[in-house]
Amino acid sequence: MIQAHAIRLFVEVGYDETAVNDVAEAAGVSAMTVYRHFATKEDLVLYDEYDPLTAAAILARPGDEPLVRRIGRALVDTAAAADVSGDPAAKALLLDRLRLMISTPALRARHLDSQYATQSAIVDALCGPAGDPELEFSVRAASGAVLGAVHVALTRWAEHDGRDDLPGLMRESLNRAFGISFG
Amino acid sequence: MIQAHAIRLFVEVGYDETAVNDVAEAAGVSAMTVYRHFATKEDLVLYDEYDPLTAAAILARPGDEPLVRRIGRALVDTAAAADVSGDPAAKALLLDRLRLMISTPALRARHLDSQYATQSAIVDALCGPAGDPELEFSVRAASGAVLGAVHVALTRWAEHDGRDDLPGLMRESLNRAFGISFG
DNA sequence: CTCCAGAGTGTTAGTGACTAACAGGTTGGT
DNA sequence: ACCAACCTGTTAGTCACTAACACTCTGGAG
Repeated sequence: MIQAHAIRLFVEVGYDETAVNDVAEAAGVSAMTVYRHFATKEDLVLYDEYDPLTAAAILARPGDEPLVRRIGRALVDTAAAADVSGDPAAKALLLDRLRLMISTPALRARHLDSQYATQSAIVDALCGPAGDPELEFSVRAASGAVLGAVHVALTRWAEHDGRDDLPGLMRESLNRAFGISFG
Repeated sequence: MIQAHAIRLFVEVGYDETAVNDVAEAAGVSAMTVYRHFATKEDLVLYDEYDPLTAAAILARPGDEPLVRRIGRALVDTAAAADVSGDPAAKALLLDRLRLMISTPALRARHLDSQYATQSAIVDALCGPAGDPELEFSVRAASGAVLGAVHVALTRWAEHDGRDDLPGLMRESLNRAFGISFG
């Protein structure tokens, strides 16, 4: 509820122009309460629930697949499973959040950092806590490249106001980057 | 000179534990003077002079090459041209900065965002201001993936204290991600 | 030599994100 | 009725960053 007020204000007034105090006031609580639920102002926009889902999706795919294909298809699968096209309100919220993450430098930076955390989650899932350094290098390289391409699809999807099919866009972006099919 | 004091303090004391005031005091100037030369505290670590070099290196490569290879090799070439292995002081400074950028969340986020700016610079160089949207999609996808893989090489290089050959690491990372040679 | 313009610097006061420490109220179980 | 855990509000403080104004020092024009 605090979050809903926050994003509404960020969209209407602007992220930098909205103080945490304004959010608190709009939600009818004190500023301290906001900080108890969200460590930083940025976290009012950047909650990311997909990391564990992604890791699980990668492990669910056959292990004999090439790394890039395995990681790429797992990400596409996760996006398809988290489909929001049937829920206009959820979709509008997601689009608002994404547009903020793209246009606001502070949010964009933190969003990219959370993508870096996703990369680490993928490495942990595939290599374990103390795995072979050579394998880890390959997994990091593959997941870094895949996430870089997927991020482009996410950006483009938000710029087109969600009119495209997100998993399809991700497949297309991966296709163009790697020249192989991620169907 | 301000920057040198800043990085020394950040390494010795810690980034979050060092106030801009401390940096100013160490450099013998006022805090205001620091802000006149560096827009933010983060910019004391994150000056990035390589974007225009990268764009130029891409345009210098043959246009009939596949996008991924063209961008990847241009980045490797740029790293090779900006070689610091012959200058121990410059190398140590670069390593200190990189380690800060990796271990400090705020710096890591901003560094990833500057990588995003590099991506935009590549798109501008290859597509112009109002280019074909389809070509732009391909360029963004390719450069996003390539930069994701290259970032892994940079991280690994810093973690190994610069003992490896950076351009070689970048080639290796690109190899593992894309399965083609970037020699 | 004088004067002046401009660049670099310092000071002060202020905003806003965020933290620490303490105090009051609310809920659920005994 | 009581207690403990939890959520919340208040206050005071630190720190990044900005705006506005005054000062100094330099180099060139007269």
